[in-house]
Amino acid sequence: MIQTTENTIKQNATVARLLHHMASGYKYLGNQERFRAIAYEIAARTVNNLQADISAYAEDKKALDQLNGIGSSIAEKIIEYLKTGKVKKYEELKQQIPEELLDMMDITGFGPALVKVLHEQLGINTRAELLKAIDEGRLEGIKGFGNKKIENIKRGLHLFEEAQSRLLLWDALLAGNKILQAIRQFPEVRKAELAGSVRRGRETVGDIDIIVMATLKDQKKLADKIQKLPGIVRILAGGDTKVSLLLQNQTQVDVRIVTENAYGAALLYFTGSKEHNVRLRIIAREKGWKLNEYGLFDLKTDKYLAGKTEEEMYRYIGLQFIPPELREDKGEIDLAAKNKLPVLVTLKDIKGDMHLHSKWSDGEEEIEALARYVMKTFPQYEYLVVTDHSPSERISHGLEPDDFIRQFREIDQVNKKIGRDFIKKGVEVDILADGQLDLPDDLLEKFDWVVASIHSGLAQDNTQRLLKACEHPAVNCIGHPGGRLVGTRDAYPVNWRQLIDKAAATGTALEINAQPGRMDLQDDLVKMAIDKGVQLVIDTDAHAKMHFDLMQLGVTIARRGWCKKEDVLNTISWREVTALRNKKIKTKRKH
DNA sequence: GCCGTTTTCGGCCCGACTGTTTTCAGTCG
Repeated sequence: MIQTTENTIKQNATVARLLHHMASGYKYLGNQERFRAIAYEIAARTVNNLQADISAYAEDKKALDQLNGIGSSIAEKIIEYLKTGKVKKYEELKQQIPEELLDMMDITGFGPALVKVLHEQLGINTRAELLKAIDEGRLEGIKGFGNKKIENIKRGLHLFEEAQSRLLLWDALLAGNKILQAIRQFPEVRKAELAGSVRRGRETVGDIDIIVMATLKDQKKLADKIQKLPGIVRILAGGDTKVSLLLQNQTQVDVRIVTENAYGAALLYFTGSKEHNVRLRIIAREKGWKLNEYGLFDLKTDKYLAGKTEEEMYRYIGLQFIPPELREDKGEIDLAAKNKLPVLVTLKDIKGDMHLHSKWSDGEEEIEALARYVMKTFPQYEYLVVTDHSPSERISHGLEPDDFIRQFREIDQVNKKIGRDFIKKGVEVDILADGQLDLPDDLLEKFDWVVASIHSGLAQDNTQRLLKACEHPAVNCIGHPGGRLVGTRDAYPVNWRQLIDKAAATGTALEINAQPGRMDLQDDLVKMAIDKGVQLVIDTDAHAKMHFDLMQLGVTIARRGWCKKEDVLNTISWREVTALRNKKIKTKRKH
C-alpha cells in the first residue's frame, strides 16, 4: 500500500487527538483519574511524534506496546479505533462530558474545574453558548467568578480565535530578537537569551520566551522597567521574577528574571521541550537529585549542585550537551548518554547559496550587485548560483533559452570584473505536468547547476513528476519539494518514501528552502532523507538582498532534522559540487 | 494507565502567578 507522509501525519494526528480528548475527559472526571489522564496525554504525544504511520501497527499490539507511554490498554484502544473508527470507552466518556466541552479545555485559562462549573451550573457545552452567557451576564454572581476571572475567560476565548494563526519561526525570531536587544540595553541585565520553541527552532511559535540574568536586588527594578518597554499593548502578568507581555501583533512574550546560579537551569527549563525536561528530571531523580528551574539540587540535603550554564548541567547529569534543536525527546537523550550525538551543521559550514533570483527574472537586484553584496556580507561564501526562472513561469518573467545564453555572457563579465569566479550559472527549471522540463536538454547541460521545481498543479499527487525530474541527468536538485506555504497552502501529496529513495539512487539533492513561508523540506522529512543518505542543499531562494539572511533559518531547519555538515551539499567546495554534477550526467548517459 | 538495574505495586516533575478567598485551588509552562 502506498502511504504518503502527509496522510501519515493526518492519520497519526487523528489518533493523537482522540487520545488527547480521552485525557481531557479523565481530567474532567477529577483528581482520582489524574494519573490516567497523564498517561493518555503522554500516549497522545507519542503518536503525534511518530515517524511511521500508526496504521502500520494495527495488527501488531506488541509493537504498539513497545512505544513510549503506550501499554496494553491504550494499545488495544488504538487498534480498536483503527479497525472500527470508534473506541467504546471514549463513547462512554462522551456520555458524561460532551465532546465540545473537551475541546474547550484546550483554551488558555480553561481547565477541568472551570469547564465543570460552566457545564453543571450554567448548562454551557460550547464556546458559542459561553459567549452568549457572558453577554447575558449569567456568569456574574457564580461563586468564584469575579470580574477579573470573567475578563480572563473572555480573553481566553479571543486568543483561541487568534491562536489559529501561530507566528512563523522567522517572524518570531525577528520579534524576539528585537525585544531581546531592548532588554539587553538595561544596565541591570548581565545576560539575556531567547528560550522556548523559538530557540528549539519549531516552525511555528505560540509565544516568545526570554531568560534574563540579574542580581537578586535588581530583579524587581528590572521587572518594572521591562513592563514599560515601548511596543507593549498589555501586561498579562507582572511579578518580581516573571513578566508576561502582549505585543502589538498579539504575540505573547514571557520574560523570566533569574540570578547567576540559576541562569543555565532557567534556560534549560524554559527552552524545553516539556518532554525533554521531564526525561531529564527523571534521570536526576534516579541519581538522588532534584532538577528545577533554579538548578540541580541534592534531594536529601537540598544542596545546590549545578545551574550556572546548560553545559554544566548536562555534564553533571552525565550527558553530552544537547543542542536546543534536538530537545524533543526523540532519542537525543539516549545518544547523549553514549556520547554519540551527531555534530550538527552550522551557519559557518555553509560555503554558498545555490538557489536565488536576479533582475533577469523576478529578483530585485542585478547580478553584479548581488555578487558584491554577498561577498561583503558573507565573506565565508565561495560561490553564488544564480537560478532564474525558465519560460513557463510567465508571471515571474521566466527566461527563454536565448536569454540564458545572454545571461551566461553577463555572468562571465561580472566574474571578470570582480576578479574571481564567484557567480555560477544556474537555473530553476519548471517541472511540467508530465514530468518533463521546460528547457531543452542540450541547454540544461550547459548550466553549472540545475534546480527543478514544481510551480503548477499544486493540488494533485506530484510523486510521479518529481520522480521523473530526479531521473533527468542534468537535474541536480529538487527545489521546495513539498510545495507548501505554511498556513496558506497545504503541501501537495507526495509519496516521500519513493521520492527519497529515488533521490538517493539518482544522486539528486533535495532542497531545504529557507523562505519563511516555505521551510520546505520540513524538519521531519529532512531526517527521513538523511537517514537514506540523500544529499540536501540549504537555499534562501533569495529575491532581494535581505533574503540572504534566511540561510540561518535554513540551517536551523536542517539542525532540527539532525543534519550533519556531511549531509549538506553547499558545505563543500565548488570543485566537489562540479564533480558530483559531472558524475550524474555521465552515469545517466550510459543508461 | 504506565512503568521497573532496589520495585509487578505504588509511585507518577515542580514552582510561579492569579484571583478569590483569608489559606488555597486552579492553571500554566
